[in-house]
Amino acid sequence: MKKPQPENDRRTLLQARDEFVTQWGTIGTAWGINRTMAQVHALLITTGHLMSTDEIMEELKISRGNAHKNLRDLVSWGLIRSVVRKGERKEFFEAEKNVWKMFCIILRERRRRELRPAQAALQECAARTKGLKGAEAAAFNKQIKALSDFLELADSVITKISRSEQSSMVPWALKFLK
Amino acid sequence: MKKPQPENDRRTLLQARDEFVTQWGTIGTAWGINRTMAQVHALLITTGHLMSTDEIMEELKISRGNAHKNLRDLVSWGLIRSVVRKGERKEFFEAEKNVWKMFCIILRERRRRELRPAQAALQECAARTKGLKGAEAAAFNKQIKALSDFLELADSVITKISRSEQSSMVPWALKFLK
DNA sequence: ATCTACTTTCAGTATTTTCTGAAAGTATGA
DNA sequence: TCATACTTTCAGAAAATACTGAAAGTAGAT
Repeated sequence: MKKPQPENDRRTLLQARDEFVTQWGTIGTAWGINRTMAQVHALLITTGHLMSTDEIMEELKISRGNAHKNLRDLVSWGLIRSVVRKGERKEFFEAEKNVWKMFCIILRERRRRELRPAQAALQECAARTKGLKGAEAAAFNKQIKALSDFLELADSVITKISRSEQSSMVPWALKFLK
Repeated sequence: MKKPQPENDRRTLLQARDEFVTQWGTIGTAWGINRTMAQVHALLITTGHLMSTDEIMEELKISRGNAHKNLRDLVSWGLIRSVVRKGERKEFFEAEKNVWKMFCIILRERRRRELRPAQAALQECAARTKGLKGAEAAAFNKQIKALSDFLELADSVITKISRSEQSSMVPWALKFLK
């Protein structure tokens, strides 16, 4: 007994979304991002409607505490925002769906959370060994300096990119590739 | 009773190296890299001489199994290589110290290990929902397509950069910043 | 063939990270 | 003021990850 076409299509869609949520979770893990956070994000960028905490708990089969924490983390990254519908107490969430904007947000946050602490640590090490005598000390200082200078350059480039518009960067990237 | 200058300097150097090793370990963790692997790497890039497994175990106070595993992982990334000194059975290790080369190695490996699986997963999701009827399905497919296209562009850019010479990229970056 | 000087493996353990679920907290409105 | 409808917190449990140390494996030298 064959099901009607629209019903089959709907099932395929739901399965594909599930697949995407799962995969995005795995990918997130490889990128050092908590699996659930990546899954919640995946769910929100591929869902047409606003979602409540309860709906997310239900979809992903996770506890309230877990849903809550990861929603807060996503908000703090700026990847999703909370919306209050008038007349309702419940909080709803929606994701930034523009891929370029998502990318810029992630660049900025990773820069802030990972690159800048690294720079600070390197500069501290460089400063400490600045005037030390001996070939070994000089070599150490030089190596740290090279790392530090590189990170600084990378930082500037990332900052500039994350402030650019998609409309200026994408054509540029295409030109760069030629 | 004041110690002679060179002795003080030596102590400062060793402390700074320790500090660097610790910090690099923490930074590695933030980047999704195992702490010990980052520490072993830090040790090898800031040490003038070849190091044996035993010396690394001693410096970092880690077990043989742990040292072994992380050295192998670093070799598989291409960040360090093993050297056999003639006349000796023991294996020694040295790191790639050129910062640009290190950067390219990391780009290439992360592309291979993280970006490509992500691309494959997205393409699969896009293909599955290609011809589906309904506005929701169309929106889903469009969003996945946008992500997929973006990753593909990023992949190309990363590939190109990781194949470039420092001598061509660094001046270019400086120009880009202006 | 055996010894020696190593490297490799892996079962069990420790540590870190993440998750649950229930209790506590807060704001609205009757 | 109290009830309701939520959000937030957090101690303990579970899961994932990393580490140890000892035993097994390997290869050159005698």
